[in-house]
Amino acid sequence: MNSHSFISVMAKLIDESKLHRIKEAAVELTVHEGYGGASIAAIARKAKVAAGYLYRFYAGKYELVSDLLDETIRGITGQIEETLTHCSSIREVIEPLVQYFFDLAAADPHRVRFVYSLINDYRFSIQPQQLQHIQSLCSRVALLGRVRGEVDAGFREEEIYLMAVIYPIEFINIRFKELFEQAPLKESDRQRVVELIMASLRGSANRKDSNASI
Amino acid sequence: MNSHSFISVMAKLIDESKLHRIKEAAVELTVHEGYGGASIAAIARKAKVAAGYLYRFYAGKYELVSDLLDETIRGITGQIEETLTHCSSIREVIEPLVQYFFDLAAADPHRVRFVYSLINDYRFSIQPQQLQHIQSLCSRVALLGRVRGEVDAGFREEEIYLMAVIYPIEFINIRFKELFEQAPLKESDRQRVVELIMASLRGSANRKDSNASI
Amino acid sequence: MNSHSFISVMAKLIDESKLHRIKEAAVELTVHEGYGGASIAAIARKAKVAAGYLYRFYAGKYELVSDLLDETIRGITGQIEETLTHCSSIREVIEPLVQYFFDLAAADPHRVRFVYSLINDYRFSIQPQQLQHIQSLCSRVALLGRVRGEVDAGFREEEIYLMAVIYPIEFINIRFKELFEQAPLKESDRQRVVELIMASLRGSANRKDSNASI
Amino acid sequence: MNSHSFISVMAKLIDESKLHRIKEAAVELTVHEGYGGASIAAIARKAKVAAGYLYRFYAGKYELVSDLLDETIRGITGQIEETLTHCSSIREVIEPLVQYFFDLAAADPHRVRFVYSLINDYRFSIQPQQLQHIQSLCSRVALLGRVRGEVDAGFREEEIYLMAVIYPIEFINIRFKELFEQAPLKESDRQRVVELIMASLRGSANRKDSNASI
DNA sequence: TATGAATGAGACTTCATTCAT
DNA sequence: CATGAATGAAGTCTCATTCAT
Repeated sequence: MNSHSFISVMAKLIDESKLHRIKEAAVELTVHEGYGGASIAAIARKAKVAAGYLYRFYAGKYELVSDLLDETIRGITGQIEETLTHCSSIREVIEPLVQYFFDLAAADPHRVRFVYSLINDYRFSIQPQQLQHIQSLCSRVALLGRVRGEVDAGFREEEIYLMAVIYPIEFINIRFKELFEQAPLKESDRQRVVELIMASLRGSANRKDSNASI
Repeated sequence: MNSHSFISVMAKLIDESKLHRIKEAAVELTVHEGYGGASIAAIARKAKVAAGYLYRFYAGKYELVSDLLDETIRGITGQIEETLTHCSSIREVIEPLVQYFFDLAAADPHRVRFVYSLINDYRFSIQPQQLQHIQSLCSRVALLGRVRGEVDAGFREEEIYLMAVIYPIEFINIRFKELFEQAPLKESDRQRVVELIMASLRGSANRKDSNASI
Repeated sequence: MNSHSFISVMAKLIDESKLHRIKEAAVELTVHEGYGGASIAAIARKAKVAAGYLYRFYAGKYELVSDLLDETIRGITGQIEETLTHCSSIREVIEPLVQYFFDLAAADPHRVRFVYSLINDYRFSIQPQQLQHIQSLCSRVALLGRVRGEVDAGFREEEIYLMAVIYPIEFINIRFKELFEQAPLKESDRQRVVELIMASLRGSANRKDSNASI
Repeated sequence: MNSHSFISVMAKLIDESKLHRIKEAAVELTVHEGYGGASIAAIARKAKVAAGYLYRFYAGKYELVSDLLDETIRGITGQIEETLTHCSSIREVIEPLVQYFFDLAAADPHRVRFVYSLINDYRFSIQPQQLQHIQSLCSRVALLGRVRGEVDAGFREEEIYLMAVIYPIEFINIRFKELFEQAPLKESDRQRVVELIMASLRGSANRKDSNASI
């Protein structure tokens, strides 16, 4: 390998590192300042690129943030998709999914904050394609639960979505915010999250009995 | 009562009606356009007041929105507070609280959307005083649960918060977004929400058994 | 009249004077810097108003300039329209029209420069409504000429337009540019312009003879 | 001829073909988007060269466009120059000049549009040297006319310029714009243009008589 | 030589806020 | 008290130009 191709490779690496820095900066600033508050100038400054440079990759600020949200959601759905191919109970889906969120929180805490802060924003609706994917995944999980008797017949996909996807994200962020506890995320927290999710779904299945018992 | 005070009273009524319109407009526009997208001009136009008038009540846009969020949260905590004074089980707290959210969703859907869209925003943190109140309420609910055996010893306040407060808000808004179902909120939905919350808390208490059963 | 209404009137006057200043500045800068070169900031600075202020009157820069061009063209067509109602020969139309251009050149030279510099711009096409008006006016002038034998049957409206409207504008601007003469516009220039226009139209009518004679 | 000079020649040919494409693209885009709207990036893209390559030939965008305008005007003056060397009447100058414009309109319509759209722009003044040339040419044409009695003593060079140069350009572009007629340029149009120009100049000479006749 | 990634000045535009009326 | 005209800072985005490759 001569110096020319070495430098070429370096140039490519530098270039990709710029895009990566832009994404990181956008994620971080969106979390702290909100979508409106995270200015292109500030993002570029933090990413150490020229302000106009990010328009090479994105048509505008909305597309940038939207794409990052999409990317993050694709990561989540991808994880579920993968798990679903070789598991035979809801727990086998929930367990690695929660693990995934906790791993992400450890490796890239800003990402978890990012998805948390935008997932409720009426301006950033999930892409139709992504949404369909999520719906289908939730259906498959629900089906799994019904077959195994983990959830009852009246069970709804939206409950899977809220408990399996939204709950872990909310839990992690409440911790980040230190609203109730200042402790960092621990293995025992992960277990608790899994159990609470499982209980919410299981309990639903045994509703009548549980009503009686309480 | 002289004419002067009569005029004063009338003026106050007019003021309050205007203030009410400002709040309504701010809530609605913040939901649809986001905090940054909801301009003072648009809010004032919708409220049929002059843009400058708004500054008689609020120091700025942030204070306006912040105050509205606070007001909404105060409504929720107030409801819990009130309920807690005369109840002896978690279910007796959860049931009216969920009822409260469903009633609010019917009477003032924009409010539920509003709190939903800002509660995850890192810029609008709950006021320290409010936070303390929420923490103390959650503690009291948790205590109630522990005494009654509805929740186990390892139970945490943040779980109460997430399930009793966040979950209903999320559920209602997922419905508003029609992500999974297009059906309007019904009584049966309310019951399901209550049961799921109860199950999540109860199940947690019976964790070991449940593990065995699944 | 009390001081309040006096001040109100003054306020209105000031306001209109601002719009007037914006227009003047836009006209002047567009002439000197071109459409692209005349920045909103520069226009506002020259007009002594805030940069954002002109968006109260115009949706954007294009609309501002477009509107000014329209306004100017409307002035010209209005003049022709008015004249046409009470005249019985082409000369009776041309004479006051050229007078109009010379008067405008004296009173508001920038306007004549402005229309000159934009009338050839493919981005600023004459409004359909205006165009139709011009076409109909040219038709009426042509008809007048045919009836009086001032122009022959093969005569075209575009020739009227080019000679009666474009030629005076071009003439005046060539003088402004001092391409050939440094002298200011004089009465004799006006007469020459009228005669040249008349000759071009008349000659056209006598084409066959003229060919022979030259 | 050694291989080195062969390569040099080839390189030069490639260069010139690229330069030609750059010019064509610049002309075309300037017409459609205006000077400000025609971006270097767009010009380079259309010419299939890199944006930076263009700077090998021109110091900047202004110089590029300015040079193209100059080149076009040089073409016109060159034509007049050439004709003037062997002709003895104004008509003998006008006829081939108009032919030249019509030929150009057929062969390279964008060029005619280009010169039309920039010739009135106060930012692109004709180069002093070019201007002097035009003035001298107009003088010679005027002299020719006076000698032959085609124009009267009061005749001015600016009138030659306006009628012989500007009028044909305006006529052709009005047709391109389809302001009055949708028909393509025909031989009969060329003849009409010649006659109208001749009439305008001749008529001027016979002014007093014409006044009488109308 | 030719490229096009990268820059950054500057364009247009919006909008929270002020204040004279 | 209530208005809304006016401000101007700050935002998004474009694009001429440079320069390492």
